[in-house]
Amino acid sequence: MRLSELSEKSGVKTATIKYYLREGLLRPGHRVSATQAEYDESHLRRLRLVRALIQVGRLPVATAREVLSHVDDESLGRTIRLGAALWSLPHGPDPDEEAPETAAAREEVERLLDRLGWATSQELGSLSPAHRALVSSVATLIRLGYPCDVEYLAEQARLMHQVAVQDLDMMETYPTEAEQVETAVASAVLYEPLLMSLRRMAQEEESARRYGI
Amino acid sequence: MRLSELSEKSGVKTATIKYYLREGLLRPGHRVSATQAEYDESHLRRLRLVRALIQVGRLPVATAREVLSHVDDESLGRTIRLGAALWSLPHGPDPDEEAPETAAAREEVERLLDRLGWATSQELGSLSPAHRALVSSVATLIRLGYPCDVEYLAEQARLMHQVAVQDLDMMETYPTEAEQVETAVASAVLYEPLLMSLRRMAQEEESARRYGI
DNA sequence: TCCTCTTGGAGAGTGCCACTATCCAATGGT
DNA sequence: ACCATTGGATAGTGGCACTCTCCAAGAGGA
Repeated sequence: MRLSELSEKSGVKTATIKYYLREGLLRPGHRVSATQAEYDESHLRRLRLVRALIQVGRLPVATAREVLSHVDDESLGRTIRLGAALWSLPHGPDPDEEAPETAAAREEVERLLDRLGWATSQELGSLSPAHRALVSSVATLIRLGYPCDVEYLAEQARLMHQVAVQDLDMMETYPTEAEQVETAVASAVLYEPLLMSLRRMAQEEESARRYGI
Repeated sequence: MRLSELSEKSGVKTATIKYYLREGLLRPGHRVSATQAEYDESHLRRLRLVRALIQVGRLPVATAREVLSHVDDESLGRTIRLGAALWSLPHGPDPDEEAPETAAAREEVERLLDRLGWATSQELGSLSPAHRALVSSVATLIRLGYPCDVEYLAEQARLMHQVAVQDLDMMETYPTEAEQVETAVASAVLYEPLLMSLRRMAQEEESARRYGI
């Protein structure tokens, strides 16, 4: 199909598709002549993924490019490929090492992982962006004076672990490695807002049960 | 304290504080003379909350102002005040009514709520921003061809309900209504990245258990 | 008192970033 | 032959969160 057709099917303006091509988020179509190129279903699928990453996941274009490059990198083993893709996703700001709360937060996270028995996370420590993001979040909460004691966090973490188990189960239903990696990325980016919507609806539901409408 | 002192204690530049004052995110200080104003702890606390909303929660300034106005509105009852504050938080894009997937998504969500027995959410229907955001998320997943069958969603929703129960329990530990509302907002905005960090760490942990490092 | 420094306030400017409008030469369809 | 369309390159746009610059009115030290 032509660029304009790709545009129609995806609902993305041709100018924007050209921009994505320029930015390397989309592979160039197969050049048929000097003035025309042919695009196929894989381009359409990738374009939709790009839109999802950028619009739903709010990824900056440069970050989306990096994530996609890992998704595409067939030379890596699955674990590395998965890790590379997920670790290049945005995770919020890094902890501010200047702030005194950061040290306290780090200790708190340490205690949390200890209690949970998450040995891997402890070993990876601050290598993992998720770990750093967690420290940063906890530091912010401490700074603002909101409680986040280990007991509470541990309970939430156990629930998140159950979520993660389901995520991985779902990922495993895909046969090929490429699809699994893509699913993992989609899961990280697209299911996040979905889960948060569910959380807020659950809050509304529970609030109505407790206090009435 | 003076504006410059407020700036030092909060780590926010004076120019930025002035900007927040202009935008109505921060109440003006108590004018001591024509050229000086006095700020107190409440300003510092509010400033930190503003920074958290904008930097951690990525709220646009205009949205932050709206949220804060509800937090401050003493004339509302708790339930309404809470609802107003939470409903003005960002929830992702509204569903695209043009797209055919949206109708399917709406049905899917309907079935989900039915299975969960969340009567309130069903009644509120598309009034609730969280509900609309969920439809939008599900529509995106359908469009991209990712699975999100009711069974899977229901399981995740039940987990999120457990999260919500803890959220509300924690909110109830605060004595005053103002604090409860502020905590609810903070919970919605600040605990989201925290929970998502926990989810990704749990994914790493579970992934390591299944496939090794 | 006088001189300098700082303050709060207001408007214009900056930098970033995701697009988007404009051109252009080379087709392709009729 | 003729003209709309295509892919490609370049420059421009709009939104937004700051940030710079200026100004008049005190504050503060010698």
